[in-house]
Amino acid sequence: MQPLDRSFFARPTLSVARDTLGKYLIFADKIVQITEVEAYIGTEDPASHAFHGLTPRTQVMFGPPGHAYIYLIYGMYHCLNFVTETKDFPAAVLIRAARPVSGLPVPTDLSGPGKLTRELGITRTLNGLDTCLPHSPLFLTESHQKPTRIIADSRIGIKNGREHLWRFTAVDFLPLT
DNA sequence: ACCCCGATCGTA
DNA sequence: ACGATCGGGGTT
Repeated sequence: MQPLDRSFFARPTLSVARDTLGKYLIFADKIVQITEVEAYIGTEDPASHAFHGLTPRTQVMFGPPGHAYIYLIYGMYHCLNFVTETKDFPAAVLIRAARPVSGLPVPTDLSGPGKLTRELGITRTLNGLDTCLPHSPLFLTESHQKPTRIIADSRIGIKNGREHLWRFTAVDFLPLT
């Protein structure tokens, strides 16, 4: 199992977001399959952390694609993103939900970005990690399974930018193995 | 230095 | 509907 190539992330963020559905997310000995994501695109997106330009917190979003952007939210949860597009263009895909594949109890609830990182043990010590490197502890990999249908909807928990249907959820998901 | 509030979640 | 909990970013 090897990480997705950087070229996967170096594309328009909406394409990356859709194509991320069904992929495996691997951390330590845990594997989950991604079922819901959101896109945050550029400095014109009022819901993005990059809306007010480059700051210490958002510098990873302005960096090269394929790196992990991980931040603390509400003082107690972490959110995991994968940086997309090109260096100096801030964009990322937020991983919002997944389902357990291995290394976790089958009934583990991974529906929500905070739950997902908590159950996997992902924290901001991994912020900025290049997930495309061969031995990255955290990475995406192929699953050869695609959702039969994708729903596009408004993003969760934001005030501005709700007109963009940049949340993508896999439905009619193919059964595993 | 201060203040506000958030890409959330669990409980009421 | 609301509290927990704290760092970032804007303002003073």
